[in-house]
Amino acid sequence: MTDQNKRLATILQDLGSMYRYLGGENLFKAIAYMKASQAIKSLPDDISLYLKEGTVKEIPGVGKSLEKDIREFYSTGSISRFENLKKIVPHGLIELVDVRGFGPKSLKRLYEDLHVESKEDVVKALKDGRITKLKGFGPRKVENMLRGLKLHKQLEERMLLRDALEAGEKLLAPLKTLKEVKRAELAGSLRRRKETIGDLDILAAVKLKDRKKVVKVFTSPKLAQRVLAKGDTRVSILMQENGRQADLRMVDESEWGAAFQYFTGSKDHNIHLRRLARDKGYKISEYGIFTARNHKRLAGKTEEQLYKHLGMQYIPPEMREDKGEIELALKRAIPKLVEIKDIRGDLQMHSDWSDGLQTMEEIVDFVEKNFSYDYIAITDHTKSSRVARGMKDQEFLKQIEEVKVINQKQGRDFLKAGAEVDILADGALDLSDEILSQLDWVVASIHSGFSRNNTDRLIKACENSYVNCIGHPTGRLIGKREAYPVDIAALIEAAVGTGTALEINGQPERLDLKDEWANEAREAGVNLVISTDSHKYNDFYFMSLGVGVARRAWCTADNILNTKPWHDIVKLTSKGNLSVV
DNA sequence: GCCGTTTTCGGCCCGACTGTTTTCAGTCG
Repeated sequence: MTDQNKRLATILQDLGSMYRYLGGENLFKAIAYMKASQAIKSLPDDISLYLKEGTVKEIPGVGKSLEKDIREFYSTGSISRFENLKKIVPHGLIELVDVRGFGPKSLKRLYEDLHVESKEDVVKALKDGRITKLKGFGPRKVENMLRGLKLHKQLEERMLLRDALEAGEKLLAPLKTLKEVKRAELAGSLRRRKETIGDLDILAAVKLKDRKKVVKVFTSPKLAQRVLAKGDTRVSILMQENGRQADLRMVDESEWGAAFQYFTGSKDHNIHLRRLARDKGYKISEYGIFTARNHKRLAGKTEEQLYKHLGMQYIPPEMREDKGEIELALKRAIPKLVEIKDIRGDLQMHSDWSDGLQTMEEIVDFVEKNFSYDYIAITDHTKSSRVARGMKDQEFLKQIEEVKVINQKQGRDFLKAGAEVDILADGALDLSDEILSQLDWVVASIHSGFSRNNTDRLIKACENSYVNCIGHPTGRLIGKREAYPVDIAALIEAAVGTGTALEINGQPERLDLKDEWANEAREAGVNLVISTDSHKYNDFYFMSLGVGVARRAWCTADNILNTKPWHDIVKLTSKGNLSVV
């Protein structure tokens, strides 16, 4: 996403939140602005291009009024509608509209009765008991607000992996253009693909005499909003992009491997390695591997060398958590982890038949242009998911026909007709058997009843003979919603027993199953599917985030269903021999 | 504010759940 698109999308998003705060008739404006914000985020090109070509109104969700807003933003950098609303809406409270436990009405009460104007004010009022005294704010409500704030805070302290990758690339790109920089990479937890990231770590190979110039670029106002520390080996800044801390470490090219290993971590992994090295009479530091006795340097230029000197296989960054990978590497039993190039198709996505932004044909064109997949499955929502414009049964019949037409035009069965079927309260599916039986791919997901224990519902869905896969199995949204209560071990057992696949959902906020559950599922022999759950063009790139989770779960290509040809997938998830429940 | 092969006006985000009430307002998905 370009910087300009990002700024515009943020303003539109804020406008949406402000209209939500105002409520009443404005609610529909709120929806319109949120939708437009999403659409801007998914644009492949900078908004200026659309303005130049006069195609702004072709962006879904952008009409006459939004076109005007966008023009104004382009020429002045802001939108007068936004500036005016700021005068009547407490802008400092807007970020809380989407926090669990709050909502427009509650915020309005807090603003009007307690005159709070910021999140900090709200926290203070919660602590000193002023909120508890308000009519309608009982202990459970207050407890929910506190929990919501806690989740929200988590996200403030840590970035989502996707956001961290984006921010990291923005720092990395200008460094890489410098001829003084021999090599530069993202290290730390980002390289290990953890689901959330605290600080960014960047490693660069630069000669001592050239470092001043590199520091100058890294600390320039374009990249840094504040410089925290500045030396010859380390520079810390708060990023212009998002105010988070980023550390640049500079080493000599000859030290690259040792430093890259050291700054990638994890801490536990490194401690274990150092202990191992000491036992063997070596010493490891960020500068290399040395003999303990006379401090003779043995290696350090590449990571591979370093691991080799310790008598072990190279360990992929995603595995470096000291969870048994070192023992495996010593036995030369590190699995060949799944890679993005192994993926042959995407098995959850939404078109404009439900809550996606693009038509099925547009999706097919986009995917063919940008990915080398063999198949994709359209999985629109069913009728219970009203918010997601879930489709009635009859519409699925029409959609199945259109899928056929598109495939005919293509001359191949690229597009699979599917559904993301709601699992109802009693575990039954929200789509008739008549239609389920005509679909190529059925993902079953829970979209309601998040507070109850959902194990039974999920197991019943696994036992349904039409269900191929359980979508986002725990329902969590990082920093927004905890996973619903579910006995994962029991779900995994049911998945193995019935031949139902479990999904690793690649949406940045979901990454669900998360790494440790995916690992347990893999060990139990579950077939995993990595999906993007795309709702718009750019979402298709979330596949790499899902692959990151799978690699953290030690998955090989063989563990992942969508690395296989379609006929194998059908074979592995068909339940012909299962007694229909 | 957007949208349209049921509509250029009147839909759209409604039903379930939760928490605080004592009949329902607000939130959630």
